[in-house]
Amino acid sequence: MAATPPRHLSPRKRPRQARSAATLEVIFEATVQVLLAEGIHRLTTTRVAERAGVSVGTMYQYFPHKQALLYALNERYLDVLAVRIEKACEGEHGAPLARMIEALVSAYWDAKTERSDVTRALYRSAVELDNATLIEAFAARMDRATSAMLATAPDAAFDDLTLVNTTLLAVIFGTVRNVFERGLPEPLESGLRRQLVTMCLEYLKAVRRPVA
Amino acid sequence: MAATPPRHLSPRKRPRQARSAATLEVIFEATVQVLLAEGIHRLTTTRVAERAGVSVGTMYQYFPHKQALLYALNERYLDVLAVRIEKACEGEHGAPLARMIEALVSAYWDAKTERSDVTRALYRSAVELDNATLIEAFAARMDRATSAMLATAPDAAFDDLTLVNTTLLAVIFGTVRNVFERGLPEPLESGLRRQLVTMCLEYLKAVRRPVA
DNA sequence: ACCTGAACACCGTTCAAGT
DNA sequence: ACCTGAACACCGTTCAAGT
Repeated sequence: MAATPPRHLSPRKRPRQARSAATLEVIFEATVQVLLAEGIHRLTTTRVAERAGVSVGTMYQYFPHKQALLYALNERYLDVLAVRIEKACEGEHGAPLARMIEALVSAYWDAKTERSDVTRALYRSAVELDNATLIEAFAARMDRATSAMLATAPDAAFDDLTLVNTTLLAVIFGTVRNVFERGLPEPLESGLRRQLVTMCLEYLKAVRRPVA
Repeated sequence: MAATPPRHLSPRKRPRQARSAATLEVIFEATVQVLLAEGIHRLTTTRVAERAGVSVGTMYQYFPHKQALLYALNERYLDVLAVRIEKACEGEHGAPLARMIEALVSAYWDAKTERSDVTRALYRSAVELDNATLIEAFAARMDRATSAMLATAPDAAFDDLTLVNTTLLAVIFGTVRNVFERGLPEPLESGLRRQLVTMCLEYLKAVRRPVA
């Protein structure tokens, strides 16, 4: 993640040695396990430490408090997600609009679907903390990836690319989240996915400046 | 709210007497105040009780646990929101599509904007609890209100009204939430609102069955 | 230098004792 | 019948004592 997180949420020390990096990894894994097995309200520092096989004191060497642990976990998850979407966007540079939108929606939708248990758990863990910085950094990365892609579309150009791009991202990310939070029954869910693609394309057709 | 909440989340007793109803109201008000003044992580039963001028024991007569209090608070908020949107929809029965969409987006957007501090605080409070039931009940009410409205549009009819309607709601609600969570700078925010309306209308134009 | 875990302050929840 | 608040179990966090 590009933006530096608020100081009070960053890890206490960077893992300089292999052992430290390993410990950090173990703590993260333990956190996800406890999150999935017991839920957010039973995620305690004691339980995570126990599962990770370290003492609470050790955990507090890596994270100044529980929120910092959850913050770092979300940071990692968003980084993986961002990389996936950036790659999907780069893969469609120069492609027609329809393929771009299909690729973007697919990449995001599929990422959420594949590990919907983790996704949902992280959504829940994220709200307890001040994640505005995290969300903003993620949004900025996505903005860059998709506007770079849209600028290469052979079949359209836009007067206000920033506005169009921000709209697309807000609509796609917002809709996907809404669908997964509701947990729609299956025929509806995949129907909605196609409608979302249609909607974005109709919008782009309406606001584009026709290319000679 | 129509659906009965999970038993473990419902208030312990219904307020049968005027005094009880007043106490309940005082507790709710105190909760919102603490939420806004101190934040979700400092919202403790002791603090709420103190602010409300009752003892913790009394609070536990009305709510079996803290989650039930937050659940009830969200329930009330969603009810107010639902009533507003239902009225907005009823007011546009028989109107052209463009007016319907404008009214729907306005009603939801404005409700979120007016008290964005409370909205945001409640978003945060909601995630700690099992609010699936609440969300589903709200979504069902909205489904009814907007599909009833859309069915009366003089300038369009739809082959699959359920799919179209579910799509519209997911897109509008999801997008608005996304915009408010990001906190976009002002020219972008109101620009995005107009784009959202455009987008919905272009979508509806594309999927409608032309009326004779 | 790094790890440990008892100790502390505070939280959610209960229930014996009051009125 | 209803309210109170000390008491209990548990949580986040610290830091003296260990290695």
